[in-house]
Amino acid sequence: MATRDSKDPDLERSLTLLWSGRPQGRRGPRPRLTVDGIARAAVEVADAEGIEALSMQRIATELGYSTMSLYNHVPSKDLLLEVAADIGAGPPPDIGDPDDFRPAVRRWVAALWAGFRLRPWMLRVPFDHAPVGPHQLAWLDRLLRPLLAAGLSGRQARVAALHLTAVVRGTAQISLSLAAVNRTDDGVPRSDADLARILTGFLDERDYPALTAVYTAELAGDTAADTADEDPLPFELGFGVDRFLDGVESWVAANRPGADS
Amino acid sequence: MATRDSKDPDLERSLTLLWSGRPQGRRGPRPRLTVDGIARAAVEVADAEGIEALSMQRIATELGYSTMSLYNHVPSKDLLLEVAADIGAGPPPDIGDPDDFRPAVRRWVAALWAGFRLRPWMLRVPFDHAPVGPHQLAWLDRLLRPLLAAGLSGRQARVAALHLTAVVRGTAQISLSLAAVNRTDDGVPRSDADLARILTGFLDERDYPALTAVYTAELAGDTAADTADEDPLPFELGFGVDRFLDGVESWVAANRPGADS
DNA sequence: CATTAGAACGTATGACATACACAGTTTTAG
DNA sequence: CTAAAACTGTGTATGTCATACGTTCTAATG
Repeated sequence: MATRDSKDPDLERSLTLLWSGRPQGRRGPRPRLTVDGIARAAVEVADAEGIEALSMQRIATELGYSTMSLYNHVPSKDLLLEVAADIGAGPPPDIGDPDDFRPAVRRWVAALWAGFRLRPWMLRVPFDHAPVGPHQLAWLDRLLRPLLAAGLSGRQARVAALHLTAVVRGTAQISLSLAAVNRTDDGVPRSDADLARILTGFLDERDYPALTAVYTAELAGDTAADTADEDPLPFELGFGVDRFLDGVESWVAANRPGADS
Repeated sequence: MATRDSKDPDLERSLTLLWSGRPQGRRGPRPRLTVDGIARAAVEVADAEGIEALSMQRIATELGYSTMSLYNHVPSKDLLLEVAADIGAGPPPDIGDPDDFRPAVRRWVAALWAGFRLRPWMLRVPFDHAPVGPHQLAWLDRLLRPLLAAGLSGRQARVAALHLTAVVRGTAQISLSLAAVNRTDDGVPRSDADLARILTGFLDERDYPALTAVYTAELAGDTAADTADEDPLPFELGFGVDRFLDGVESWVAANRPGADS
């Protein structure tokens, strides 16, 4: 049951690694390193210097051990990243009464968004299967509660949760990377409007009619007050989420007695 | 104007690379390699052997040139990947009459889904800013047309498009990676149900009530006939998209005269 | 006590991206 | 018409990285 073997497919390994309640009474010297400690160090490094700086060597020196000792506890960097991502996710947010469907889901979305804003490196962790870590599943569980409470079936709730997760991730990937470019850029702080301005220079209106229409409108200062400051969802994310919730709401209202699809 | 210089931030470079209409009348020997040819070779390699096999050396030998010659045309692997991703996207699909809002959007979504199914490696190309390549923008343009036709404002259409793109990407990332695990796995072909079965072994019902409820229901064969075969959207993707479209529809109906947010 | 699983370590290997200097080739300036 | 300039393709070199392997030491078990 060492960590230094078995390169079988994947899922089982992730699971045992992520959920390992240390089996008692092993031989050998007492381990001074732990999976958890290693992953926690990885999170610290990623928080401080981004995911590019995250090498096995970096983690090891951070902990004061040799690079290879990590491999006694973790079978590969990929798996380690998976554990780090689960730890990085942290415990799920409190979203209030799940029966209060809409605000509960909105709070969940806002929390995930805030999480990605806090740890942008989590957007870079490649994503190899459905979430299986304890924290990730706890997040999922919290989201499923209001969705089920709203009247969705199990299957529907599951895909709705997937939908929402994907939306937050995708939106964050685009919006937050823009912010990252801002940091490295010395001159102009780039923004949506800047992008629009640059692009319109390249676009031929005949090839991209809708796009040029949208961007020129955007440049004409359609930018509208960024709604309420207390709303933690930016328009970019909130509009889509709200439309989706509208749709879910009316759908459950219409299909109250009906079965699945 | 060589490619062998200027490491300034990012966006401008991507743009000039992606849109470069070869400026005529340069000195030096006629280039035998082109950005396009290189990127096309990259696509071939990725198609055949996945993105892990995609190294600069691999591309170069594929083309019969030395590794370093690539750098005369492409400033870095990251930028090259961006170009390859744009080429891999290909021209946007024909989605029919944009005024026929719903089916048009659905066709677009189905096409993108099919694209990711065909080239799963595109899901692994890191995603550093809003799309700027000619093909990517053409896809975006095609999606914006029905959204605008449906009555959304420019800004709303833009975020709706972002929303839909994110959903397809995210859903594909999870569902298609499952399929990939299937391929490497020798014994059981894993599926949603398998995942459910495995997970329920780990989960404590008290910590994950909603999740266990969903999964046990799923195991009880809630799996329902996979709807129509002619519907190119799997339930996983279609349900969310349809709810979103419902929401958009009712929203534009309600806010016909109103301005933005 | 003797055995043995397992921990930490060092060294080694093989990819890989990319910097740099060189040699050959066209185009343009004088 | 010639010479410099700009550029292409190549070879070699460097530094980083994940990870395989063998060794040594430690502590729990028979």
